[in-house]
Amino acid sequence: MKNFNSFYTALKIDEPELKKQIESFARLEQVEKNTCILEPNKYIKWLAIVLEGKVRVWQETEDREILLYYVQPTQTCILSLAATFSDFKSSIYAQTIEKTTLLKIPVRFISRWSAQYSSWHQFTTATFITSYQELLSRYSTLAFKKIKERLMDYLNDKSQTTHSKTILISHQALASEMGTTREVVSRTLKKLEQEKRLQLAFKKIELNR
Amino acid sequence: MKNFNSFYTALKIDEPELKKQIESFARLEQVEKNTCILEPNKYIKWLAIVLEGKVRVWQETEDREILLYYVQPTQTCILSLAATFSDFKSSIYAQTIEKTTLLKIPVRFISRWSAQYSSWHQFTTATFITSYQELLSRYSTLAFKKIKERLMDYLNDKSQTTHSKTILISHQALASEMGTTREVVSRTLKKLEQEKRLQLAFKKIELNR
DNA sequence: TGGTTTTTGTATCTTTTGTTACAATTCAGC
DNA sequence: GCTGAATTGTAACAAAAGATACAAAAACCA
Repeated sequence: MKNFNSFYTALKIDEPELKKQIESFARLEQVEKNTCILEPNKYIKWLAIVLEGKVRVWQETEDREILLYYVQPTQTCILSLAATFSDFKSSIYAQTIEKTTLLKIPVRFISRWSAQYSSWHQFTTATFITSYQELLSRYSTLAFKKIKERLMDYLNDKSQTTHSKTILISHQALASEMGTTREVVSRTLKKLEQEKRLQLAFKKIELNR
Repeated sequence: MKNFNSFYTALKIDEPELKKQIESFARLEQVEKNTCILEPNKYIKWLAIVLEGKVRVWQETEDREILLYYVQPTQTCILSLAATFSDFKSSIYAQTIEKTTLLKIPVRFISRWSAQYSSWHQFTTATFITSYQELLSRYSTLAFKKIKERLMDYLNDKSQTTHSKTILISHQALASEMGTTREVVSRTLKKLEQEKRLQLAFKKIELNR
């Protein structure tokens, strides 16, 4: 299967035995855009690996939310992964933000394969490491930087990953990424526009330079 | 050796071969209080596991610092661990805050053992998971709570782990844990005292209730 | 095209946090 | 006990972020 092979390549999975295991126990699933795939206190039965599409993972309180990370193709959700090793409940939300293809693996295999197949072990280890580093980076930013700088960082990041100076997003959505309110984002963006660092349009931000 | 056995027990290391490896390649080291053991851009040659004592790990900018975590007996520094799998430089500081006994293992063994010995694999995996969860918890707190609540959380935590309602710490040190300034801490503590939630004394905070 | 919904703009006010600047207190060592 | 260093207290002001309350603009769609 074409999907599987590119997945194997990306994850450097070369053990035939592991491939066989994956193909007999994992399940492919198409998920529509904006489908909730993880909620607080929901019991985790599968580890989902994103093959196509994108999943947004965040935390929220009554009146705020903040981005934790996006799960991109060939990646998996670190918190689901952690849950397969030691069961704990984390109060996070995950939702597809595009039409997404998931490879779902029953949790009972995850730690077993990790002990058995070196490429799987490397996949889980790499997931832990990069996820930790990403979260640490967010933590520092939150601790040390003001909202204006955090916004610019976010926008520059998006611009980099999408190879485009145009970012299509509403102020409310931005606020939910940054852990603040819409009004704060609008005000800050307006200041940045006055400083000629970007141009604002309806649900659209154009970066200068 | 007494130290080693309690360490093996705590980490559930039971493979004789692994014990042999540890005993031939690892090195015990006594480190005095307030010794720097990790600085930004310092090359990591050893993975240090704390057997006795305590290590503080933090991040700093020109004018601020913020706590990342403490490394307690039988634990290791997640960022050193991550560095042994994929070398990257993280800009963190680590320093003993008590006289500390370290078990130092040359980095070349870490991922090897992880693939080879299941108890070692479990140790590294557990380290990744608990470290991630701890950082996530700090991240949420930072994102959603105000300084007053964060301070109380910190003090209650300390009180719990030390089994004492008395916390010996200066306002400046507290500020460095919370990522803010001394004046903010002093003011907030004073408010908490007026609310009868604690009593202040010189380098000492007494929790009520 | 008109009406409805969503999004954005913005003024005003409040709260929180940060900064500056000094004074007062406490302790440690002599 | 005296002295210097470290710690704490605090007032006053500044800046950042949050909250409230509406208005205006743009998009959607019937």
